[in-house]
Amino acid sequence: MGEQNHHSTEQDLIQNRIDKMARIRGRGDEPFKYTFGRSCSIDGARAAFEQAEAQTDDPGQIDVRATLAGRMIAFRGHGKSSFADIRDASGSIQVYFNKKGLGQDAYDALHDLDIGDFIGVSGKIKRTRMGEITVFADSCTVLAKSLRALPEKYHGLTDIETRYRQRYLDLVANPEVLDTFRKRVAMIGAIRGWLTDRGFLEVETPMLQPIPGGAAARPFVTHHNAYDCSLYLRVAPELYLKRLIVGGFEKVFELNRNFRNEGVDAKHNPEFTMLELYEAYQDYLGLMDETEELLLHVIRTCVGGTVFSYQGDTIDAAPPWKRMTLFGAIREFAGIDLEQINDRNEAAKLAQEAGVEVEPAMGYGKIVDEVMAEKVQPNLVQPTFLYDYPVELSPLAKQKRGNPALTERYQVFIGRLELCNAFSELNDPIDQRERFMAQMKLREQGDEEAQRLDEDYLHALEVGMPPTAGLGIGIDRLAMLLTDSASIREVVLFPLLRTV
RNA sequence: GGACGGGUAGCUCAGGUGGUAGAGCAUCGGACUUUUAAUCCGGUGGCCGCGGGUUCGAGUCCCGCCCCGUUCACCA
Repeated sequence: MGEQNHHSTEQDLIQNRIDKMARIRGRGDEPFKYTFGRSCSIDGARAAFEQAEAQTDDPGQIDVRATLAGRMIAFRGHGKSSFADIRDASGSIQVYFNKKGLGQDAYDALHDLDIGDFIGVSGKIKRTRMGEITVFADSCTVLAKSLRALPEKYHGLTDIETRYRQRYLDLVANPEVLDTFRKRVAMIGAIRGWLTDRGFLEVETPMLQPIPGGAAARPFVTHHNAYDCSLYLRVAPELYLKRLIVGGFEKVFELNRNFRNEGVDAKHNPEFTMLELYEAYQDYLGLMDETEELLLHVIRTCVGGTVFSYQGDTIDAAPPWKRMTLFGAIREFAGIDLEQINDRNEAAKLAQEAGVEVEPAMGYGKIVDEVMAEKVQPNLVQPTFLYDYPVELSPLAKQKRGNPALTERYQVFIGRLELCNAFSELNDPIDQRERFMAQMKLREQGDEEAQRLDEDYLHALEVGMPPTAGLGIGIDRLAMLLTDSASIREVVLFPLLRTV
């Protein structure tokens, strides 16, 4: 009730709600309660009512009461009676208020509620004439006042920038966003469960590293004051995890954040989540089987089967998945054979004939990689393993048995997304030192992403690492795939945006 | 970094050729005891992304800048 307020700028909308808070306090009530005893969740109440309904033919006999809490997301006033919808994490339910149930004073106090407020209600659950399961409230209390208007009920919040910058609004206004992130949580849980069941131990290795290694990427640099030294945010945990294999761990994994100081687009966020696992006495062929098993387990858990759609494509992940050599795939999709070519210029010529642009700075390995990305990857909708990559592209992978130009490495693609990278780990310290030297040379030639020589890592290999296979899975991309999201920003709660 | 698209009320969006900024929802007041995008009547609400310029007059035209998106470049 109270004074007239004819304004409605944003500040006025807020002031209006502050005034309502004051009126609530004026009645001796507290607009920000400390606790509230719910009898159950909203979905729980709904289920209890439906169960009671199923056990009787006479609706009048049903006597289910509930005390529920949630955010009021809609309010429809009708004078002497009113309807509200409240929502908690489990779901939403309609609440009916009238003077008879609440009493005059409590009914009048509804005027000081706003959409967005958290409220607690209790009452008997019944169906309305329209069949809607409804709490007929005999009490209602404000639990936390909301001072700002929620986005519009019908269109929701669609402005992408606001959705990412103020994710809390996105989550409130767009329930399907909450679902997406719940799926991500379930996916990660499925991965951890599968690995733990098979004896993999989850470990944590440094995020702050003196030498950023394990991937070809530019790092973020920071400074440690007490030691007065530069440190880098890790681009990968790989070299530390393999040190653990040297030390005697046989099955380890780490599922955590990596940081790469690179551009942002629909498939890249500067911080992203990666699973890396290492298994001693295993090679890439055995790990391929395990990768398929793990991903199948995750897909079945998250989509309830093997068939799902991604960005308009129907994907059937029923095993066995297609396996092609990288060069075989290039033959099939680009129509050129780069396998027997070891001359950089000849490879460049063939690539250009296939319609792939080649820069003068690109070496043989880079050309192969480019042909793969341009001509092969766009065809890899169904789950596909590509294996046996050129040694130039894979400085941490073991040479292929019988062909030193290749490494025992594979990648997994689904829905045109590159999801996994794995190989038989290079454990020959002499070979590894030569690979590092080749990388150093690239670095001197201006390749900022070439890997750096890590003397302690070589020392570890010299101590001796058992035969080992390692796998990396891009968790964000897997989440994109399983939630049918076109952009990585849809599966990262707070994606990086420019600070304004 | 380049190209293209976008930025107008709290939210969702309209605003030919330059001429007093609009709608729906939300909000405020009124009516209404079974609505569910409730309905009906009446009202409030604007740095039109920011800064220059052209013009009698700019949301609209020109220049610069900021932010977002798509794409290319770059990139596991």
